Amino acid sequence: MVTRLSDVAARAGVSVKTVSNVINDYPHITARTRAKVQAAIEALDYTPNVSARSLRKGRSDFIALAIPEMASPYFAELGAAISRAAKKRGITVLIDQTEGEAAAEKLVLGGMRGQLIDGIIFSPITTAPTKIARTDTAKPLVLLGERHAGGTLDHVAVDSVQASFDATTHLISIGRRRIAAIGVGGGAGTGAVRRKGYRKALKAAGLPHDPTLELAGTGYHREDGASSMRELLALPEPPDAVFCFNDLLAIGALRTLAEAGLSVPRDVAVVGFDDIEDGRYHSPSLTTISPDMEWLAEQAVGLLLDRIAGTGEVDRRDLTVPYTLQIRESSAG
Amino acid sequence: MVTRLSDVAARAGVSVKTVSNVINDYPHITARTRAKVQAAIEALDYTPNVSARSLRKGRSDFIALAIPEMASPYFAELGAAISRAAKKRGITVLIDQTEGEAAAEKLVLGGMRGQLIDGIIFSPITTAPTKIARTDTAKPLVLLGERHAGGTLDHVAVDSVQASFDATTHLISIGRRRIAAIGVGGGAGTGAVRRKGYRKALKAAGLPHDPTLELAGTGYHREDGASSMRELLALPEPPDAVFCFNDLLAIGALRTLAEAGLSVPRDVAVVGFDDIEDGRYHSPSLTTISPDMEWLAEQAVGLLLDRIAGTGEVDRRDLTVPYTLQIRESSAG
DNA sequence: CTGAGTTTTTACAACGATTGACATCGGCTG
DNA sequence: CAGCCGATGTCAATCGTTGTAAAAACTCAG
Repeated sequence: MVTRLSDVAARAGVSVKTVSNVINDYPHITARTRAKVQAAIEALDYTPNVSARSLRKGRSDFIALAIPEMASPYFAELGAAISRAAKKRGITVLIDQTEGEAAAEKLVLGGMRGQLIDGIIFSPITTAPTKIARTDTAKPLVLLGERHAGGTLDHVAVDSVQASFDATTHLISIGRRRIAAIGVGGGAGTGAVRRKGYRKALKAAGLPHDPTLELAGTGYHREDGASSMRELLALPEPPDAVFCFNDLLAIGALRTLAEAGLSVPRDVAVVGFDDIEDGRYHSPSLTTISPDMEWLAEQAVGLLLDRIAGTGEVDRRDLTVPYTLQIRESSAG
Repeated sequence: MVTRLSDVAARAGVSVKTVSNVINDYPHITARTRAKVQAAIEALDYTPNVSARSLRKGRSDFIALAIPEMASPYFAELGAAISRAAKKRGITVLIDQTEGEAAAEKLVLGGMRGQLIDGIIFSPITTAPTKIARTDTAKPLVLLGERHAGGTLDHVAVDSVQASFDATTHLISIGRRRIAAIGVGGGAGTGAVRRKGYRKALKAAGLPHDPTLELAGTGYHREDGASSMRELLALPEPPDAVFCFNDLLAIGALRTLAEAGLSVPRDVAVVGFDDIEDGRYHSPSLTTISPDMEWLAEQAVGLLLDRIAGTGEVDRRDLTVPYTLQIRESSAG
């Protein structure tokens, strides 16, 4: 059942070279020959041996997507979108769960999967992969999400500051005055950038900034949102709204609020970030920042492929993903 | 920055083959030589070229996981678990979204990704991939989920009939009498097998079987659950409980119930299947069948690797995944 | 110190696809 | 009919790694 190029050639009655030419779209080929070859390929169900091709060409048409964890809905959706976008272009995506930056760095900076991969799309969530920015990674790399210190890499992300500003402003516009933030972080990561937009909105509205309403938590999962919300409820003066830096946190917060017997949005309004599908099905459904994921995926893949194909001297590009604020029940009037 | 075996050899002052021997744990190597080589590898940060190795050995240490869609939480969690299990054994997983069986069959039966892959773990959800069962796929294949007609393949799955029986029986035990089922299907797929357990439980309890309470729907997503639930509520005599054949359907059903202003579980109790993480955070939290996903992943990978390594004459194996019924708020007394 | 036996290391040829330099072979142009 | 051009074929080399088999180096007994 192992079909080789030579088998196809034999069956089509042409030389190996000709078959290879057909496959690689060499211009000067008669329609007749091409048809014969195609037929033989069809009949033998031939697929080129990826290893051999990749060894010879130095290109595999595989790219890697490095994400913290694929079981997280946002990343699962991202993975799906990137895979689709890549498949359209005949590229296969290898998904790598980094589970924390250490392993990721090793992967990215290190052997890069034995040269199999043509390039990498890297989507960190928490800490800043400063060390990535540099080095002779040899392989093209596109960064997703907050851009970190002194990036010299191609980059695709939502304008998190603006989006957070919008989200917070929305809460203000429905009359909330004590607005908490969950998911705050330091450095230049997501948690810091979104906090910036949040604070900016408060300031713009002339609202006081209460540091006890900014919760860092340990991560970006549902349980972190739930426990942060518990902390907020324990305050002498709890908030009347919460802006969670991602939807998972928001879902955790909703859960805590439900357990506490509080009504959302009456007692506390909640806004998230990412627009994962679950959010739409919770009761109340979740108001959230909805980035255009298809656009993101399309651009990220495009950028990477340009870089892979390119002579290398293109300027670094930095794309901003369009988003909308999806107003749902968790903050409805 | 491209480091080859020959570079390492040169630096270590040995032959290329010796370096290869060190890497492949060939037994007869002096400690001194080994150390020299290791040092050179270290110094040059050498990683073997996967393509070349795979071409030569006919093994790539890549396996594929074919799932309908990775954005679906159950499959995302499955993908994560399988990746982890594989990584432990030095294997990389390639995730393939089949999005419907046609493409999947082509992949599985066809070129099998240009011989790059050593084997495949296939997890269909809906229709029966009868055609897969056969042929000269050349590559080992492990099937997850309901076993389909005349399987001759290694297989790992929950005992869906028993689990569905348990789920339904649980609803009966809390006093429900009109129990609906969402996700029913024909053939030998998930929808049919789970219906079997459901009917069996009704029968065992001496409850009448009302066909209007069995809803097929078009898929296994939240929206399907939501619309099916709407249909049920429109019945002259709506159910007092629903067993949904997966958690997404259940979440959709919960949403519809909430929109209808009904209380869960007071008016209608709901049970799901899969135990995806979201279910625990909904209000009410979702009672569900919880398969041991880690076990499943571990076994599936193990089975496949045995098959890949094996001489091929092992008997077909059929493993049953342990599960528990997680009783939560959606069916709490 | 020699020769047998054993260990360690090496040379060489694959694996399958691609590519480049040329050679061929028709058919077409003028 | 010479000369050209387009379409294929031949041949060989290459990508980096590993299996085979044989050479080289070592050990030990006599």
